[in-house]
Amino acid sequence: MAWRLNADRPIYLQLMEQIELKIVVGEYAAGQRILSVRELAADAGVNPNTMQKALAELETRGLISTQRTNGKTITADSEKISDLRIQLAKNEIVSFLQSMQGLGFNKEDICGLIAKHNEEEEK
Amino acid sequence: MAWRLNADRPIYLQLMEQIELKIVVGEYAAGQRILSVRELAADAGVNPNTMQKALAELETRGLISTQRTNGKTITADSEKISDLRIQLAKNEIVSFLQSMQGLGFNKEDICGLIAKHNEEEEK
DNA sequence: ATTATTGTATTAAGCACTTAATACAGCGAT
DNA sequence: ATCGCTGTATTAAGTGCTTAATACAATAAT
Repeated sequence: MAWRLNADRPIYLQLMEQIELKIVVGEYAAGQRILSVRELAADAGVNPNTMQKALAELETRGLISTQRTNGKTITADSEKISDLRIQLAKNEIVSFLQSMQGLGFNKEDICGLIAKHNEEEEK
Repeated sequence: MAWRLNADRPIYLQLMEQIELKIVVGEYAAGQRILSVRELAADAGVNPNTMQKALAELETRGLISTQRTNGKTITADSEKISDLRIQLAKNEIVSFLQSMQGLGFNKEDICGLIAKHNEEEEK
């Protein structure tokens, strides 16, 4: 998955989200060692300090652990990771439904709109 | 609709989004005069300059017009407003589907997840 | 032992956003 | 004519994010 960074929001937040995503979809597997801060920063095209900030935040959430001079690894707790995936999906659903209802669409109509969208996409 | 402002993103962007929402759901009706910049700013709890920036951006998008010394009004083009509502909904759908697929869910499963979420919400 | 790589910390600079405090020009109401 | 409200512009200050350039301590590899 390529890095997609946008100037609208703090970059370290976007890095956090996308690293989380790489973890929950298995691009970064449980227990796996990740690239160094400097390498990740170069890969994402950001300053090492910015990447460091994102990784430090993820460490406080228990998703990453650090071996002081030997790199960082993804948590080995795979249940924590699958729980996170479910939680992220729930957040997406709740947020989406709120937005659609805020736009004046009924809860019952929303799946129909998605189906219609998928059909139009087929063409 | 109350103002919901968050420190994570620029406030003027959030103001723009929420004013857009008030327009498309009719809280600010087509052709209607809105409160003064200062009043809106006080209502939202932000600096008048910040509200002014949001309103100026919306004016460049044609949603608001200004009578130099007599306030601002919502565009009278109600078709433009309904088009905007549809467009915003489409954006929500596309973004939601992308996020869910990014989390590893199949397009076919998503409506089921929403239905399941609605059921659990009933209780 | 030396070297390279690791995470981490510090300092300085630039930038955008936000707030605050003013100020000004134009128009309506009085 | 005067007063008040309108949008708009300006200046200054503070804050957080980002980058850049270093520096240091600890460990793995040689």
